[in-house]
Amino acid sequence: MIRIAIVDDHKLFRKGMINLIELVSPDFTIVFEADNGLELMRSIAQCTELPHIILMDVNMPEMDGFATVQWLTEQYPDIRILVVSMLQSEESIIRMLRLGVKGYLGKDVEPSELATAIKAVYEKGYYYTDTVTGQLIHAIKTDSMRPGGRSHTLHQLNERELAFVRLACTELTYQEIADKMFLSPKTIDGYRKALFEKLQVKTRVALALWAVRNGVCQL
Amino acid sequence: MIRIAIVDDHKLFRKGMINLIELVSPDFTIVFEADNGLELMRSIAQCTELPHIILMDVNMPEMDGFATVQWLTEQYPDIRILVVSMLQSEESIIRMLRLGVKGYLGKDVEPSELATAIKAVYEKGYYYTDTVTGQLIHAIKTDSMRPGGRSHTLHQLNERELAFVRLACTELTYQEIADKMFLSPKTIDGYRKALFEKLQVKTRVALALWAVRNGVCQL
DNA sequence: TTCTGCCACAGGAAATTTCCTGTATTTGCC
DNA sequence: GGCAAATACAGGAAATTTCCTGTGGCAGAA
Repeated sequence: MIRIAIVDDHKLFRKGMINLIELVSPDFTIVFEADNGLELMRSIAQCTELPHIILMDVNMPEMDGFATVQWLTEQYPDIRILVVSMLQSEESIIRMLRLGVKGYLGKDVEPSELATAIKAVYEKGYYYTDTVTGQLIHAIKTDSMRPGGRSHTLHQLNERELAFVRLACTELTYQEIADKMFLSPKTIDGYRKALFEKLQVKTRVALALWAVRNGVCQL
Repeated sequence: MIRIAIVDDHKLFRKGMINLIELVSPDFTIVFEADNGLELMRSIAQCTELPHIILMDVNMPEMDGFATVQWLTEQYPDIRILVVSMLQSEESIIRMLRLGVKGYLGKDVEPSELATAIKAVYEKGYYYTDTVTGQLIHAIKTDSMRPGGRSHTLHQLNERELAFVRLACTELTYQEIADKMFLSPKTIDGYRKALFEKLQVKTRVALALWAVRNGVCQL
């Protein structure tokens, strides 16, 4: 019996998944469901039988997929996480893989593939689709192709940079962002420059759209 | 027997909905499903028994919910449309209501509410949640409060404006956008100014984020 | 210790965005 | 015909963004 938990903020999707999963195979059982990371923390604490696998969304209010996965891998390293998200950007795939998830599926896959993935993660410990593998290869390729060593696609932003990006997705001017972050406008300009280069964008608009696409700032 | 069709680009969600719906009541039957508007057009053409109700997503590739609803209300005015979307912005709700949909639900509702909504749309012809009604009231209020007559929240953008917004969500400069649209940069500046005022934004970044939130440009 | 990378910061300047006011044309309408 | 509304366009200017090069501190590695 494979015990499964689901974390997704769309109740309709969650309920649909639950009976899809229990229908597709009698080996699967849902032990709990959660609206977001915070609720997962509560549910898992009072859970007598821990799930083997957690199906995890990325975009969620309160506590998103990235933060939740990070917390889970620290607190419950034995639970295997399979991401099921509509975000299909290389960025978030790579970021999740770095955090140690065992698979990454789009919400547009066949139910049968979901079942295959769950079984594979349970038995082999991982399940990577061609898309994920492809993105990974591509990321590594583009990376190794620039001998400068500076990572091109596998960038992880630090806390300051994330804070800056989130503020850049507002109507604030750089001057105002500087005030909010207690930094000089010139330092902010440095962050901007560094991020433009990392993410290969040329304007603040493109930076903001990147942030949305990659779940860095909420919808 | 209430015949239902589902249009949503996330297969997992769709399949989940299908058995959720058939499970929740024996009166419901799914006549077909589609990935997006284009596929709906094909499916509905070769459909012997038209659906009474179509469950419609907003964000979709190829042909989105707005375009699809518009086409449907022209070609099949008798089919009632119930939007089921994760986009909860006042903007898209109002836009859909204007196009004549019979209800607007979030993807975070209870399955039982979905059933209630379907029944209500079939029997009464509509189903509006408190959220929708609330947004509507708010929209009308803010609207009537500005005697200038210029609509504040119930704005509908015309084709040119939509084209401009979509181009504004790129790295192109206004000069380049002007070239693409075969207009003077000064005219483009006029569109910009008009939209900033309509949408109550002060920067291009905010305009771009509005476009994303309201399904005007694809993720 | 010296080197290297990273962070905070500056001066200066070009490019772009944003804002203001104002004109000519067309279109539909009473 | 006159009038309002929508559209395309201009000059001019201030504010912001973007890009360049360069400095100094500081922490960790060789």
